[in-house]
Amino acid sequence: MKNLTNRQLQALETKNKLIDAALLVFAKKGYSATTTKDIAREAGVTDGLIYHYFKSKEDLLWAVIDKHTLNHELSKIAADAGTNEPVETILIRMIHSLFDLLHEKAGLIVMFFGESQRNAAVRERLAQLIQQGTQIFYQLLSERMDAQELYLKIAIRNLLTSLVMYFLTDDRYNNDVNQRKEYIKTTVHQFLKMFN
Amino acid sequence: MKNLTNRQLQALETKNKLIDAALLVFAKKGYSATTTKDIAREAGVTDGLIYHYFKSKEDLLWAVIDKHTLNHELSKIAADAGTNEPVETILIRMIHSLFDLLHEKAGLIVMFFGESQRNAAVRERLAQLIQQGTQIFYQLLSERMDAQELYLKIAIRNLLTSLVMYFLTDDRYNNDVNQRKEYIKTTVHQFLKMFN
Amino acid sequence: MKNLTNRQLQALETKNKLIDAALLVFAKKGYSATTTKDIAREAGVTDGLIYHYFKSKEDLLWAVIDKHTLNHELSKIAADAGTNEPVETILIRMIHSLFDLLHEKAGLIVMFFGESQRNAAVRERLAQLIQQGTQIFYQLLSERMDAQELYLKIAIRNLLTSLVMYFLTDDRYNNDVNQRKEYIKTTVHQFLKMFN
Amino acid sequence: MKNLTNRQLQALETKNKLIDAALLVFAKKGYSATTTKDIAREAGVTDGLIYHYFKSKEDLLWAVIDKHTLNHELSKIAADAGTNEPVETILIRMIHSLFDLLHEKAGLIVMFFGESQRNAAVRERLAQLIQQGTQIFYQLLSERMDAQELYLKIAIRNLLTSLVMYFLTDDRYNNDVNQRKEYIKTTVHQFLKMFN
DNA sequence: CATGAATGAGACTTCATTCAT
DNA sequence: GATGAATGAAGTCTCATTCAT
Repeated sequence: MKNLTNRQLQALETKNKLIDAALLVFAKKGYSATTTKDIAREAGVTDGLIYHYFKSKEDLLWAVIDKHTLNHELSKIAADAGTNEPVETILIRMIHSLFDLLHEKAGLIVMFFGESQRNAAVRERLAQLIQQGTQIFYQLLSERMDAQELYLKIAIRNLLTSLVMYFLTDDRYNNDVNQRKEYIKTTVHQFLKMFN
Repeated sequence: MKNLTNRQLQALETKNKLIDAALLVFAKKGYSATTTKDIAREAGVTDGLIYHYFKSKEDLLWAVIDKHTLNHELSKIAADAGTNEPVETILIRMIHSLFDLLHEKAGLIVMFFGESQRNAAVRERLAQLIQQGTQIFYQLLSERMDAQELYLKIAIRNLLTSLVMYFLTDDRYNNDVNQRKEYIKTTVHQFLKMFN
Repeated sequence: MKNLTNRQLQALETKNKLIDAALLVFAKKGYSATTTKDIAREAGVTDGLIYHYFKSKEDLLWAVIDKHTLNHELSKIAADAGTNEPVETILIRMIHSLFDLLHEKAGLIVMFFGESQRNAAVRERLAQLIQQGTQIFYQLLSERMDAQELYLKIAIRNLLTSLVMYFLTDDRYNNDVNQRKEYIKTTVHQFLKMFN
Repeated sequence: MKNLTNRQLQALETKNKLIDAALLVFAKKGYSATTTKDIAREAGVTDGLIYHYFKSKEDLLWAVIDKHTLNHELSKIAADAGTNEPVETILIRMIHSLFDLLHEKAGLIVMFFGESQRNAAVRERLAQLIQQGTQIFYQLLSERMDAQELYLKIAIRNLLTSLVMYFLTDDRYNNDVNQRKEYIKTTVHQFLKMFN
């Protein structure tokens, strides 16, 4: 797009390095408990540099959140759904993709949960994310299942939150692929029985 | 049981005041972001007194956790279940009781979620709580529904985590009783359809 | 002497217990680094009781110092000197007694040295002690040796300070009786050669 | 040796300023009784800066000790001894140099004594210093006096500790040059008589 | 006489932030 | 753009001291 000088490129790279480092440490220790020094060290830069790119520690938190909207990734999961397969197959594949996404973005997810209780703006984003995920699944399922909108949305919402909770409390600690597979299979089966 | 002098009683009261204050502030701001001064002010005592009763801020966190195990409360919900009614009625009443408990212990719940990501020991407790809740519902439902143990437990676990997530992200902010009622009714309905 | 009631007796005992405990802990950790709690615990009483007997921590320090003047003990060493023996024998016996005293009052000695640098009044007491020791040895030796007063006093003073330093830096850590014996014998021998 | 930028030089200077300030205040008040604020004020910097250079107050104590080993200074005193003069002249000159050193390093000496009773590692250093001083004097005197090694070493050790004690308890408070001169002259005279 | 709960000042230390280089 | 020395406010914790019981 733009033609950036070497210096501008390096600046951009450093900024991204800082955002990524911040996400990592925020997720591990929580926003309050991480120090700017932690972030600088994780990013491999010196303390002061953070303030060259961000107004404050809080500003950096927002940069982290802004960089990782998950919008794109969630849409992509839906797009990969395929069309002519049975709903169960589609759902299972989507949920596996969702777990992959959760694992890839574990830091982000964890941070969202950890910070959402004490930071209203973060909470908004979390609610928005759930809403968005519900919508994506809804669009896909509404034409395939015969159910009222609210009924379907509640079911989807409960499905998604169950999945995220399972990820947060089990799956990310015991990375047992078979157990996850079994869990997903059963959960999808139970989900579909709601619409018989 | 024990014969406490007035002074010992008052000391116990102060200690409890500190634990309650700590829970309140931890829940609001998170462990790291709350200062011992916050806690002391909330409890209406001076800063130093915390350290007369607790070795450290962390020690106080543990006292908070130890005081609020929810063991008793969860069991009580199950005991109130009644026997000769239809499962749906029982479940709905139990879940309403659960929401009451969640509201009453909101601070605790929030703290558990907020701290669990960065404190392994707290995470253990949370996992334990989920496990315990699942068990209580399982005992009640296993004799009423015809399903495999694992199948039933996964369903219950997903149900409970959905409920807690709903509480955390919606219910506690918009205290709309009707919306909650509707949500519970639908959710229970969907849950039961899994066993048709 | 006086007829004390049981309660007064107990009070006296407690007060002494506190003074002894204080000396012990002051010697081990130094005045500044010991807490009143340390002292109370060492004495086996509760925190507040110190202030029933002493105005302040500093006041307790003075009580410690006042209780242990060493006046009496030093005089006794001189009195035990014997009369018709050779000077060397007398000196060696006195110095052995001095070492016994140093060991017995190690805590006090150590405290005097530790505190004297930062507390002028303690320093006075220390200078006084050295002066007193010198005088006691002087009285004994002046009639037995042919030397000028100043010459003799300097010799004695150097002898005594050497002995105390030996005690502080060696003897109290390696309680090797033979090594001490050898050291005293040689030191006395060298001391007496000054007067040939 | 190293090429330091201005900034690095200034940093080094600040660090040294802190170490010197610490020595000064530790000597005056003792380690426990001096506050980090005292040190910062003495060094003319703000409180927090101490922790940019040192991990803790204790760490600063060690930096103080490490910076002032006295190794070099003690050796220099021996080197200045001269060769063809009578022992008495040499000794007197050395001891005057030693007193100059003691005065110059009074803070350090005082701190060593004050802290050595409650800090084993400091005590080690003190013992080492005495040992080292003894050795330096021994090398010089062993070829000039006819005496057994142990006999000579005990004499030297007692001489040195006497001198230090004289410095600590008298000389540094009444800075009377004549009195010191007289004391040294007599003490050296007495020392040499041990080898007649 | 004895207890130990309570206070409040102040200790050590951390940390977000600034700024000269 | 990058460094890291420096600041100062604030945090956790300690401790001499008081006082109601």
